[in-house]
Amino acid sequence: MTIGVRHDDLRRRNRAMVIAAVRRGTQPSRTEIANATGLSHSTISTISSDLIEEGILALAKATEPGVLKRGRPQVALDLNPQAATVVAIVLSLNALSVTLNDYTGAAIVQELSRPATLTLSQDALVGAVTDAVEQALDQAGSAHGPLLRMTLTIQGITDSEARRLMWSPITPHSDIAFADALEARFGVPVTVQNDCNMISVALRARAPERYRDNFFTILLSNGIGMGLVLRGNLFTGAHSSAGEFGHMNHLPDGALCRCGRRGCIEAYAGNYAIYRHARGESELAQPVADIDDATMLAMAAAARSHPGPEREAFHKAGEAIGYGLGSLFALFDPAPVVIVGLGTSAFDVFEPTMRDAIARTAGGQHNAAISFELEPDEMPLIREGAARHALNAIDQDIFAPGVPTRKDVA
Amino acid sequence: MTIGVRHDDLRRRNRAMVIAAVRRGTQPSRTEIANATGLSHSTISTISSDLIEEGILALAKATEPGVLKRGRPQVALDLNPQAATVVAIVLSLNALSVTLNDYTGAAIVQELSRPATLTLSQDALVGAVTDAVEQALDQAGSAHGPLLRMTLTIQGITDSEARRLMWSPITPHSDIAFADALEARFGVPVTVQNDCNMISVALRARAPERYRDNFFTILLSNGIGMGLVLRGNLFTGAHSSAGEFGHMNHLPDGALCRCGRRGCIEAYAGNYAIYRHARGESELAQPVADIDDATMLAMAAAARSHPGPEREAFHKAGEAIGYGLGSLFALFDPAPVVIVGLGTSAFDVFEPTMRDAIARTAGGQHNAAISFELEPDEMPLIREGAARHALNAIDQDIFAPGVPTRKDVA
DNA sequence: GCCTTTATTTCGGGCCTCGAAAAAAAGAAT
DNA sequence: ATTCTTTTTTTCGAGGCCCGAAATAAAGGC
Repeated sequence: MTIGVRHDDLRRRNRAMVIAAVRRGTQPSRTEIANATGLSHSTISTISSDLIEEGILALAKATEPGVLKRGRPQVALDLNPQAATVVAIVLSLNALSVTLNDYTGAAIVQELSRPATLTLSQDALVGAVTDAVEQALDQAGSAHGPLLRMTLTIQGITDSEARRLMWSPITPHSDIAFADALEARFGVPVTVQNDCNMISVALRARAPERYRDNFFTILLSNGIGMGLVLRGNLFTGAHSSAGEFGHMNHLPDGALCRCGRRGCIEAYAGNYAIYRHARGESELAQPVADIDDATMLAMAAAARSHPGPEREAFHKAGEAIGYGLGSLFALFDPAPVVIVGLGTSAFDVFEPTMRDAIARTAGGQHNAAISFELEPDEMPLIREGAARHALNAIDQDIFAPGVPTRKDVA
Repeated sequence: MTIGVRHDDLRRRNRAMVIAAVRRGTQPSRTEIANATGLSHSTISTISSDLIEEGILALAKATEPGVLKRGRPQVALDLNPQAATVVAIVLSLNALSVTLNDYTGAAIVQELSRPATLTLSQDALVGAVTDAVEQALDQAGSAHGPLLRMTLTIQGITDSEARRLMWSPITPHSDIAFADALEARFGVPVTVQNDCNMISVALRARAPERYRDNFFTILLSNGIGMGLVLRGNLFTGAHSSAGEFGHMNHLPDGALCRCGRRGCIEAYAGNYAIYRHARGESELAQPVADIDDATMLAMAAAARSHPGPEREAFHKAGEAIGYGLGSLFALFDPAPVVIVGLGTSAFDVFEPTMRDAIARTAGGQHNAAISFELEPDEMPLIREGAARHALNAIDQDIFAPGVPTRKDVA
């Protein structure tokens, strides 16, 4: 049911817009905010002075060397770093990263550790995470804003409320209540998010003009992750099992996938699939848990230098990804594609077959128009995205305290 | 750029909500509207008396036999049929339907004709449409509200502004400026919409509680159409080439599709594909333009009664649809699927293989939870959807007069 | 007929945004 | 050095909108 717009929603929304305008990171003046939002200068003035008084915004440090024009100079506004602190936790295979970020998103403290995620017991895994957060908080001391939120990011599938990890390749355990454990320990709201979705969040934050309405993020690692942004909305799906690009079907009854089914895109384009193929193993051979980076790079180099099973393996991968993207482009308009992860290092090897596959699908007519952006290192993006996700939630809490989200009118 | 919420936007949106609440068709009282929208009784009271005064709403005819409770009885509100008239045009293979609907959506006049769409010249085709509308308007006389909008619905691809038909199987011509022609002749806004999308609009209008957030509409005819509703939004795509479920790839280098590519779902599940397969023709045989209903029904009957090429053909079709849906369920959450068109008559024949295919994909885990709704006759749905689409646009125009253009300064 | 119940309208209060005017803060001109 | 000009920001009064409370309206129950 569509809910009515109350009189006080108005202020809330406009506060939201002001915060969002400042979070864009351009240190806008009140005048610029007024122009950007279409609201009057007087409105912006009152809202921003409220926000400054509440310690959410602050006058920007006068770093401007600036070409001074005539007239009263604009006063640049910025987020107050002290307004809040968030924790971004990234749990990946045998690696754990905990970052404290201030309200502007800048990192205060970063803690890295290497728990043996595949062998730890469930409790030990949860313990490793909470301990690492504890340690990071200790290390940060108290010279920062109040801790208000955490986002834990992981490869795999979460429950619909973003509170539990349902399945992940990094641990044999399932249904792990990370959010509950962290909330109990630290007393702030926590959500569990898919890593690739957070990459999408980070990309949009970095380049909102390019990644605004529609774009696809593909994370190439042992599995294939996807972040799907359509009409400006991140599609995580109501059950958070969505965005499983890697498990779209490429060939019925095809190669054996890590998920136990056959013919998934991942069973051709995941690291284990490329490895399996390059070594001449059967398509039905059991996937291995992880291939180290050096091996992948060596295979890519081999594929690049001479024909052989390595090259064929990457071509197969490109074909699977290409057909998958083609199907996506049939459903949605062609949109920018960002390829993230070590797999980008072999992009030159598989791009031709990928483009060839796209050309054989409905995406073909737009093949030239489809841009592929490469981001070799996913970790910074995941960290940024997780922090940004937590910050967005805080922004929401600040300007819309205790109000259910609205639904759009069709 | 996110735009600020102005003070008068508030009233506009709340007017919109009142109109929408009444359009749901339940003849709500002011009290019910207040409860549904969460707005106060006083607000609803002023808004609805405004709308009544403007001739948009009216007191419902006292058709209520009603269980009278104690207290002042509620006054049921309804749309004023005289508030507007819209034209819903459905152009399909060798058939043209023009319907005048009043503001409540009720049909006033319906004109059916049978132009030879495949052989008519482009001008003659446009002429046939405008003439048919003219005729319908003549027939309706003047005892109806002002004509405010038209929607032309067609199978095929439109341009991004919904003004031109770019490609359709019903005519050899391309890039036909239907909207321009109709607007020039009748002086009201016209859009050109895909038939399957309009079916989705109609389904939501009919059963908003079931078809609200996510559902997929599949139209089985000579081609395969899809309407994609995600998070309550109809995904037509910015270039309106979206929602092409039928051209997702099923088998690389597979059967020849009408679109010239190979392996599309349509090349296995479209009528021509089933026909081709049932007759033992090659997968690469040229698709035929149309199969008449009797032939399709006969093939379905044959498939039902005994094993043979017909049964195999439908099984192939079910497999292609199943894998396609499976890929969709990998990307999005499982959602209700509505199958529309004559193809539903063979649903019992292809359902087992379809479900089996879904089970082999990421959709498998939800197989039991996925409901398939059947709607054999698509024409009423397309007509309803087209009318509804036009009415929604009018509602927009009414509550948002003189669209608040954003003031973007360069 | 009067009481009770429920629906709708009226009225005053409190916010919110807006436009206009005032104040502030600079460079430019004299 | 002082007085324009220009531009930004704040202040202030007006008007619009929603809300809650009270008043009014329209039934059925007694």
